[in-house]
Amino acid sequence: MALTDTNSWTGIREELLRRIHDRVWEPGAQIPHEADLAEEFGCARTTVNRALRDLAESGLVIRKRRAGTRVALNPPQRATLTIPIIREEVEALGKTYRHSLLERAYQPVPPMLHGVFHASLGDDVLYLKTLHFADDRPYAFEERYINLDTVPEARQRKFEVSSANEWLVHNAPYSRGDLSFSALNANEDTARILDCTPGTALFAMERITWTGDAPITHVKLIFAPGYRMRSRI
Amino acid sequence: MALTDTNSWTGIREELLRRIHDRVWEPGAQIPHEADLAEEFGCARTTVNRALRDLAESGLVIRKRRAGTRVALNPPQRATLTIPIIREEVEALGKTYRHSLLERAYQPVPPMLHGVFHASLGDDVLYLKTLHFADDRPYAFEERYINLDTVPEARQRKFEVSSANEWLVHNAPYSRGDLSFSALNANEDTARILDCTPGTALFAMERITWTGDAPITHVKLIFAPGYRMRSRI
DNA sequence: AAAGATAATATGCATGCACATATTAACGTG
DNA sequence: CACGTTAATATGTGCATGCATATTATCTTT
Repeated sequence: MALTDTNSWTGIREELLRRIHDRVWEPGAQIPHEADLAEEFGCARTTVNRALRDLAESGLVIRKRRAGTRVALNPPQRATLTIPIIREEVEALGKTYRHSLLERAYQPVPPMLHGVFHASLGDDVLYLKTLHFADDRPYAFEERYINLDTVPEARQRKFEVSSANEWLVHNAPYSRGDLSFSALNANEDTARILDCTPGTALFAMERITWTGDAPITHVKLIFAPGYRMRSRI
Repeated sequence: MALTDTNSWTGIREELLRRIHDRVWEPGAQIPHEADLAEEFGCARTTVNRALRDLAESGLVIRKRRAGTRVALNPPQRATLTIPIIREEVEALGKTYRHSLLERAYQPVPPMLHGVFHASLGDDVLYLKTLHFADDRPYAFEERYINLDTVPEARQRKFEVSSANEWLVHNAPYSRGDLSFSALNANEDTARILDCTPGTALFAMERITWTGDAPITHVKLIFAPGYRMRSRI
């Protein structure tokens, strides 16, 4: 009883979704195999495959060769969040962006990053402290370590006009990254920098990116009070 | 000079990625169209299409009919984060999970949610306050509103044995949701509940889910101090 | 009966082809 | 010359088919 009259792959996806939502196929249950579904919908197996692949990507069904396709028992709730370049994020709010470089230094790899920047223990890394503004009010405070082994060109850059954030995105694309989000209390320093009272709860994001096996950079972003990170599912 | 000898769609994707990373095709530049690439790689256009579609999905290239495919100017940084069921998250840490229902009441729609639960203004919603534990230590504090118009079966559930979190995932799958993350200072109440000192920075997640146009539930989760949400890119 | 080889099967992927659709460029007409 | 119409084009999608590959079931062999 497919109400979705189309036999487009999206149409078939909708119908499959409906059957999962309406528990025609219970969680954990095996669903008919591609060939059968193709026959039922009167379409090619390729088309059913496309629909099923899409559902598998979103985690709603689990597919294994030979074993078949089954409805996921605990549909993992996946959300894709887009982490914009800070300038764009600020400008999207209709505010004017600027940033100021608070510090730029060459340092030995800090202990915290020994595990990550393992290869270059003796060498220096570039350390940057940047403050991002929205309409002249502090928006986010950035602390960054750049691996000069991987991105030697960074040595030549001052990062005063275009931020490291932006420059790296355009010049050192990464293939892999770890992200983490947390909440922390503002200490004296960050409170002063972000213009808030010490102790205020702040939203923080940490990110390490690699290209292949070579670490590129470690960033810690601490946002001004009231920051919300949004996403759709 | 395709080093990737395979002509699988993943192989082609790798080669295209390489060209983008190595700036053979600069950001914003148009790349050859599918037919040409297919000829170059000696494969079917469909295969190139698959590779390009994948790159477009991750936001690295922008595709438009007739206009062609071009390298994204500002490759948006997308991260997919999986939001697990709290019980599973706790058990994955090797700790024992339990939860306790602190409050269960029928309430009129709170003003905060008027915009969301618009249809059911006069009606009541189910309000739940739950505390999640990991090894008998508070892990997260949950405040939830359930729309009884959408999920009337929730009226019969006590949510003492299985949490609302879990029950809803299995019984009211959603099609759409809004997520937001923020940091907040513990007030007297949450400090007492989560066993920390008032003022501590806490990580909070808010989520509203819909099935079609009907709102299902609104949840606010406040995690115990030290919580980190992790993700890979 | 346990262990290893082998066959069966469901999904994964590649191909060649045809047509749909969105978008841009070219054209023609008032 | 402005503006609407038409044609050209690149991507999007569907189909039929064949082979690849992972995994399970079955059948040997010791």
